[in-house]
Amino acid sequence: MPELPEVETIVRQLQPELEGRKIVSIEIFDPKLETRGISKLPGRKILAVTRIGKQVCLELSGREGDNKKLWLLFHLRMTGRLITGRCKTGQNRKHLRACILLDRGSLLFYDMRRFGRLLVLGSFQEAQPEGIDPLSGRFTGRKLAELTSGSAQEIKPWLLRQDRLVGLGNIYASEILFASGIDPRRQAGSLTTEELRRLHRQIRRILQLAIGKCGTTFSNFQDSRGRTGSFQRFLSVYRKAGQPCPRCSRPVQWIVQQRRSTFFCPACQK
DNA sequence: ACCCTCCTGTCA
DNA sequence: TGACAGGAGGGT
Repeated sequence: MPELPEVETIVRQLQPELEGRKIVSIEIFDPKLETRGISKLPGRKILAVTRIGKQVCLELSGREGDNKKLWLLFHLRMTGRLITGRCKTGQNRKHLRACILLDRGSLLFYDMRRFGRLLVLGSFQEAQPEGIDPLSGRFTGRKLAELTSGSAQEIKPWLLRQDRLVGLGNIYASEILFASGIDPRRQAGSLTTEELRRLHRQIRRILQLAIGKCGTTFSNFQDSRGRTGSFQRFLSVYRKAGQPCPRCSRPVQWIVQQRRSTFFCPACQK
């Protein structure tokens, strides 16, 4: 499910449940998952749960005989979910890829499409992405201008790449461009100072708004422990092809850019 | 800067 | 049956 607001939501929910807990053992059910380093996890305490870009990061204490801290990262990709509960058996293991048994309860990693990853790192530095987090102080209007400068790439696909800004995905890229009044097909480097100012402001505004609503949830099923966002009720254009634009009432248009859907209003977005 | 692919599921 | 799905890494 996750773009930045969804991952932030997951992290906030996991914090009170995981911080202070101790890892007892870890079981991997998907042979495709990276298992390097997982033998070093048992016996460590979860010191903090944080978001790094679109990844969920568990900061782990040292353990007996090994004083060095570790960082356990989950990248949820398209369908990954992290849920606390009890480790399942038999039929209930459908889509369950890993189970981390804690001193109280378990952390379950589900992932229907199996694109998700988990990673054990030995330094905080390694966990840092190259892109800037758009909610951090490092992300200024000037920085956005710097990053887009000279780029011939269309602005919507540009927003999706993670090597400059981390955290935006397909939903929020469309929503942000609508809120900014910018046509998704515009070349990133062609945006005026005024347009960049609007884009910068709307990136932060839409992400904050979505976090306030606990993100967007499209799945029809939700479990009691899992997250249920409500931002889908506030979407202006995403997956609203043919429906009236909330500003001008003309139909929302659906196009494909680099094999990914984009939704926008040709009248409001120039 | 683009295309494909990695997976599994749902919907028209 | 084919298109599409909240992502991104690898190859060209």
